[in-house]
Amino acid sequence: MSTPTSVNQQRPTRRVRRKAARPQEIVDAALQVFVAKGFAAARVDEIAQLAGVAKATVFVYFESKDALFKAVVRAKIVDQLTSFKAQAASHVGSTRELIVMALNDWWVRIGATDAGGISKLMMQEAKNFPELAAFYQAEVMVPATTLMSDILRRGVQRGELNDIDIPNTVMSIMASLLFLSMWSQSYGLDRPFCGSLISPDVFIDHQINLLFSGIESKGSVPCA
Amino acid sequence: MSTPTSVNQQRPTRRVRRKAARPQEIVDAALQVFVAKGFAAARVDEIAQLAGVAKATVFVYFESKDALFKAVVRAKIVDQLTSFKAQAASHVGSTRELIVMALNDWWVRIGATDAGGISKLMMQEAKNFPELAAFYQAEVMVPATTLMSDILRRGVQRGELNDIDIPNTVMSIMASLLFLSMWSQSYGLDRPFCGSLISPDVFIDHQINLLFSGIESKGSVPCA
Amino acid sequence: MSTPTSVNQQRPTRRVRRKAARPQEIVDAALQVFVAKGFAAARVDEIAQLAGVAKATVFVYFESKDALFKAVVRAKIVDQLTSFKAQAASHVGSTRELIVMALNDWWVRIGATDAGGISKLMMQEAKNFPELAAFYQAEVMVPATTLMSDILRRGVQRGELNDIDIPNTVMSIMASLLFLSMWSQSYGLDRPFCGSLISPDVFIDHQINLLFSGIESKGSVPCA
Amino acid sequence: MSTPTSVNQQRPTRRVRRKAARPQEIVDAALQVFVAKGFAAARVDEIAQLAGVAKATVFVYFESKDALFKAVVRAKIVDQLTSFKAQAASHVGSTRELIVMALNDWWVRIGATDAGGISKLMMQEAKNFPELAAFYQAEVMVPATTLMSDILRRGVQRGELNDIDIPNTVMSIMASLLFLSMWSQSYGLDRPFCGSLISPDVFIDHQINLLFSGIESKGSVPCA
DNA sequence: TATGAATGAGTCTTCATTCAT
DNA sequence: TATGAATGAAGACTCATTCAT
Repeated sequence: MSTPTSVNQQRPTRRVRRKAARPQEIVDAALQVFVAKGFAAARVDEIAQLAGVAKATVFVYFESKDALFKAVVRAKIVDQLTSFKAQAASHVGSTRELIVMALNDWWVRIGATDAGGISKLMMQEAKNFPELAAFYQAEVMVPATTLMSDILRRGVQRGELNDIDIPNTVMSIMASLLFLSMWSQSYGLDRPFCGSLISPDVFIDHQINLLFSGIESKGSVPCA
Repeated sequence: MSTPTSVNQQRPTRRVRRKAARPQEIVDAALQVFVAKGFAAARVDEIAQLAGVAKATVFVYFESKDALFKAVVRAKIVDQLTSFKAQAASHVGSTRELIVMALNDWWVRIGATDAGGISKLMMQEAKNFPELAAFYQAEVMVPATTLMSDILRRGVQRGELNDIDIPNTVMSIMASLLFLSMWSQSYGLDRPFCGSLISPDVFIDHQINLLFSGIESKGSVPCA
Repeated sequence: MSTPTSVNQQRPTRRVRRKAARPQEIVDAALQVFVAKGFAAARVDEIAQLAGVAKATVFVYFESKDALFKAVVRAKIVDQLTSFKAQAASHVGSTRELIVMALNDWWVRIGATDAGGISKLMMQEAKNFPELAAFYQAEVMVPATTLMSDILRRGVQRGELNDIDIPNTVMSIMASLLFLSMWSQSYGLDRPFCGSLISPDVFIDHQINLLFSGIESKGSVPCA
Repeated sequence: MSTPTSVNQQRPTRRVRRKAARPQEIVDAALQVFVAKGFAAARVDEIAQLAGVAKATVFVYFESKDALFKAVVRAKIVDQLTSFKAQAASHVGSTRELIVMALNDWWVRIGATDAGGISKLMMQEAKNFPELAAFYQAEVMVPATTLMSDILRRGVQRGELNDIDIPNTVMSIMASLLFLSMWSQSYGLDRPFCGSLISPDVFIDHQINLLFSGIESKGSVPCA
């Protein structure tokens, strides 16, 4: 509780209060603008404004627009990897449960957020930033696909899954999730698709069912 | 000195002969550059060079870079529609055969070509060209999804497929194909994925199998 | 004589009329501004204005401010070399007459003009443009000093001059002339020096007298 | 916990001890950077680093970069004046001996040091800092030329020298020395000139010989 | 006093677009 | 129609200078 006499104990000014947070704020703002506009069309001015700093301040923390872009990718990638690792660490229960959890987690933590825009960003700019694309492949795609293929392999070993083509199955899973994320970033999910609205939860659920069961009628099998 | 009457007798020069083809050539060049660099980073100069004309000539045919972009998308969408129609025309045989044919056709005619870059372009620029995005949705996505859902619906009616959630299944199919196309446009297919190379044909085949069969072991497990 | 009806035979517009002259005009303007302000403080905008073009036009002809600077030095150097060569070609008469002529010529054609500013420019920027400084040394200073030492050597061989230390004598001559040029560019010659005004002609004359009282062979020649 | 009374007992920290020297250190650093880069291209940051302080600290002592430049010139001019006075103080012996001593002294104390860069700096920036140029003329050039013309005049009065044109002779002497200093600052003296290396000592010696062969009274020689 | 942080005012440079032929 | 030339408008980046501590 502040006493009336503590007036001189004034709050640090805005400038100083946020000093330590600046780079993070700029990266956050940059992510938004890059995702919305693409790298080339994004203006540093807009990023700065969104971050609440002057344009020149951006260059205090990042050597160039390129460097800022790389920093955005790297920063958001680290978050992603952390999430992934946390998921991988504590998996109990059936492979299906694990996959259900992983995909939904991914969607909530990444796919549905600005961080999901990174995939789109990287695809857009892969050719303009080949070195960064390599970095992204090495640091994100390889760990992510490895994690997923480990999960599948374990499922096969446990007899929970057929002896499947793991790389293509991983590609399948990645494709549906990343596409969902990119689609929602670009077109939004409030647009009818095939006459109805796409719900991410339902789509992911459906995708998992498809994965696990197939859609083909199994005539002789009395199960259905 | 050439006589006044002889002028029109001469064969049209190469330039004149090609005159009618110019806009098309420019659009083709533009597609390549837009796909490679993205809209904002693409330079009209580069497009002109690729089309073999002067930069100013581009503006003879297209009012602005924006207009050129729209023309490219519209022109290439027409190409896509043409392809679609060819595919949709006469489908006989089982639903599975039909889908196999449709997806492989799509890959060969669109996904593997620059035209496939349109999807990527549209995703990139959807927010910057909303009216174009709407046009793309109406002219490409709606017909395509309708076609696919019709095929699926017919399969259900014929008893070839379970009573599935059609929109989400269509989304699934689209996702895998479009993602494959975008991935190959961005990163190429000569990069290992999960330790092996992705082959479009194999992936599509696998995707169809997945769709039709599922991966879950059905052997010993008592159905439920 | 233009007929009253020739109105449509309008003069080409300013833009077109001067097209071919543009690079030269820009180089001339740049020389003035560079000499007046130094390289770093010179603004491209000012150069453009002085040349009567838009700032962007400068970059049509020169890749960068650096390149423009180099072009200025090179262009003006060519002029200098041409002058030098013309002088060297046709020398008749005594060595003293030759030197009198050469120095006065140099002053009139170069030292007193903007081109004389090149020496100052190069000295200023030698460390910032080492490659250009090397070029300047090789293309200007070496030919110039070689020419002067050849003249002196010939004088020695002919018995007109004592057996002098040629390099230091050349340095002496260069120093006085270049310094005169730089001094007049920087401070002007309308400022009293030692209580009187420096007149270039008188100074050069004085310098030559000094030189020849010192180096002229006094052997057989009867004093006067 | 330090006792209140002990605080002032401690030896001043390094920072405090050097506090009084700061402005001087900054001026020294600034001289180097200004000489090396020119005024406009010199960055305050670099000066600060060289002086071992933060950039902002420079502005604690000098209102602006302009002010710093003026301070540098003024401070170094004082140094120059001090040197001049030391030289001028007690001259005995022949005029020639006096001049030999003066020129060599000037070279060692000024011409060969950073202080010699002041001349170059002033020539560069004379037009941008006219009031400073006037100050320089008044405080350095006038005393220096006066000193030299006094020496020469005394020599004439004593019959050691002919009745020469003093201002032009002074200009001659100044030109060769200042040029030598500027040349060495810009291009260095390790570069061949006319096929051999310039040695300042030899050049100055040569210059003096030249001067005296020309101006020295030749009493016994019947020629004059 | 000394400084890390921040920024306003530029400067070079790019590029879509216009213009005159 | 086609284009070489020119440019206005903008954007990335720099840097002297200020500010709060």
